[in-house]
Amino acid sequence: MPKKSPREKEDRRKGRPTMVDVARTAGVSTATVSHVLSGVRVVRQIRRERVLKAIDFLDYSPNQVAASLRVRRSAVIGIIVPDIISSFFSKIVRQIEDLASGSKCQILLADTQEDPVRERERVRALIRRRPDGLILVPCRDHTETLEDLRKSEIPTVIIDRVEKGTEFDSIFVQNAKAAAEGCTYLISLGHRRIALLISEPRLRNISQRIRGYRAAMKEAGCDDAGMIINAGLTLEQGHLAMRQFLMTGNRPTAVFALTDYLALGALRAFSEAGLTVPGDISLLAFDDTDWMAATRPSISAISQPIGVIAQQAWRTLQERIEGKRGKNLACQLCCTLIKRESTTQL
Amino acid sequence: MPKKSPREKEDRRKGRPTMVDVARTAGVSTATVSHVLSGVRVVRQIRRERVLKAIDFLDYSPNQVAASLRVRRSAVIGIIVPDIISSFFSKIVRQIEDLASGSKCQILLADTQEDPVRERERVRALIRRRPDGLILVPCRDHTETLEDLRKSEIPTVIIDRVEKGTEFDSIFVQNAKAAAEGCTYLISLGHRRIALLISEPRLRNISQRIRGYRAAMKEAGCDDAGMIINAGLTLEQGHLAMRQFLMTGNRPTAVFALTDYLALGALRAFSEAGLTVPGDISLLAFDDTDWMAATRPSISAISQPIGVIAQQAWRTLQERIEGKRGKNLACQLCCTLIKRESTTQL
DNA sequence: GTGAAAGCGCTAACAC
DNA sequence: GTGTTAGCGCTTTCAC
Repeated sequence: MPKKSPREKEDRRKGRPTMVDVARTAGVSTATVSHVLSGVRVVRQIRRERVLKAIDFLDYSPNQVAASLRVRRSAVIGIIVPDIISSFFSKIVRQIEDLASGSKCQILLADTQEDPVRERERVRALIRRRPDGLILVPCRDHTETLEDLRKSEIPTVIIDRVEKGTEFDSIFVQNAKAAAEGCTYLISLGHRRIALLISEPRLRNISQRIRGYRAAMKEAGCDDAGMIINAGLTLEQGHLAMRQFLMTGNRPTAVFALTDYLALGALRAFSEAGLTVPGDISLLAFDDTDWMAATRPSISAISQPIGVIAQQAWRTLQERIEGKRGKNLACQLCCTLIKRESTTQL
Repeated sequence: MPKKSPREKEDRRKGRPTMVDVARTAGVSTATVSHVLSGVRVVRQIRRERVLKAIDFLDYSPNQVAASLRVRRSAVIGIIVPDIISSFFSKIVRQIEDLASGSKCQILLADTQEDPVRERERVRALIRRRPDGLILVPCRDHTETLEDLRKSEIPTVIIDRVEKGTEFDSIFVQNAKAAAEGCTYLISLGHRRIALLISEPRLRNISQRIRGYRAAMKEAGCDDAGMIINAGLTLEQGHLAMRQFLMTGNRPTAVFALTDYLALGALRAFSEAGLTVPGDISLLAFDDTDWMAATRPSISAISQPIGVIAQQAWRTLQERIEGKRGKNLACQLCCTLIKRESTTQL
């Protein structure tokens, strides 16, 4: 009806209906509409129904951007991971998303692709969105990102890659203990020439795992000299580093790969070299992923308690947001060794 | 300084600095601050520098929530997937996130966990955030979610699971063709008893794959009766269904698993049954994932062009947002068969 | 070139 | 119980 009716304000006909439209349609005030939506104050049945009807009639959907601005809380949590494809991180994200949805919250996702520059840029963009909180898996222990975060005063919890003495709340596993346990297990199977395939020694979680490995090796009187293989973060880097190592003739009887990708890279190198697992060489992985349990041979692994990590992170973040936390938390969780077929008695 | 100085408005001292603070500190108007930030109009060098200095001094970060409300564009894209852990979906998300970051855009992520009820709830929550656009991988071909989306008038592109004749822009692969190609490949290796391990036949992408398989079988004069195994979406369902099928004694010489999870489930069932791949049985998977190339035997797979899917989705969405698209797009892309060790001459 | 000021759509005093 | 209205922090006319 293009007829221009001056009192009907038909000219409002661009864009979605607002709360004012609902109020007008229902013949009530915006306060009433707002309150039937939020339940903050009681609205008489009659008017509540008229409001609901108007909402339905107009297909009204509350604008949460406006609400966020007004109440200065966005009900959004930002989550920043180095690589969403990686099993460990995607599981964390899934858990957090699940927790968030239970709290009427939504998540803004950023993938830094292991790049500190990109990380900083993404985090700054997130901060502009005024999330209520942030969950971060950094790509380095210490970066300028952390400084931005501190200044922003947005509650933040750091997961997995945590710098020593951080002022943020943090959740991570007992890397040294878990790695030592894994190594000791291999030793108990009779292995003494155990290579450690590592990603990025400047990450504290990795250096702790190295420490655990070294301690276990030392305790058993094994020599770890030259047994630590510096690979990198990707499957391909793991593959190349492992291949090169095998070509030195310095063949280990077992390999402990510090990430799932590195385990895949190692497997590829083994098969190229004609080595069978576990016949010729045993393999143990840090991080347990689906394929490890299903392939032949299945791969022994150290499993991080992802569910607990996510829950702890979420709970801590909520407490911090609500201001009911004092000093910062540094929560260390325990890993589990899962013995499968890829590790065998020497 | 708790001294209450009436003209200094010191009482503003809760919360972060706003544009008004910056303007006051720099001795300019908010319009000027806004314009040095956006570059929309030229600001004289002198004042621009003062503004920049004030921003730096105050650690000012523009509030994008307020900006979004004002300009009615959020620079946020929502992305909804059935399972972020699944390799295919997480790769899509990674690509989209990358594209988004290149467009000063951010992504709100929702994981529906393959649950239509949850999907609807999550999508509605997303709509309240007024994203500029939405990318959806539905958990069913047709759900009420789509109706909500239509009403919301938010530009949306559907990926992968697309109902016939949808009114939305959509991107998906030539499922029938790819499946036929895979099946024909197995036939060319001499296989005639080829089982198809399927997830959810009510999904059109799956039914199309079934159709492709059937056509290829028929053309080769192979009987597919009783060779289609209804498993489900998870690894465990694939495992159980495959196990049960093997126990019927009706043993196939090759299995074509329609997802990567099902391939894992099949592998597990094979090893339980003492069958070696490819010696006793060949395996071909739909969806190529990292582990398939690295494990022993490596797994032959049909690879979806994920990069292209994401780019196409992104581009289409942007065009739709900018209003420069007419009729809806139904874009079908081609898959690639990757031959590896798990499929062998009979 | 610059500033004043009117909203964007909502919530929450405050008044009745 | 309900309505009026002043902002939340920003962008963008419009006037100078």
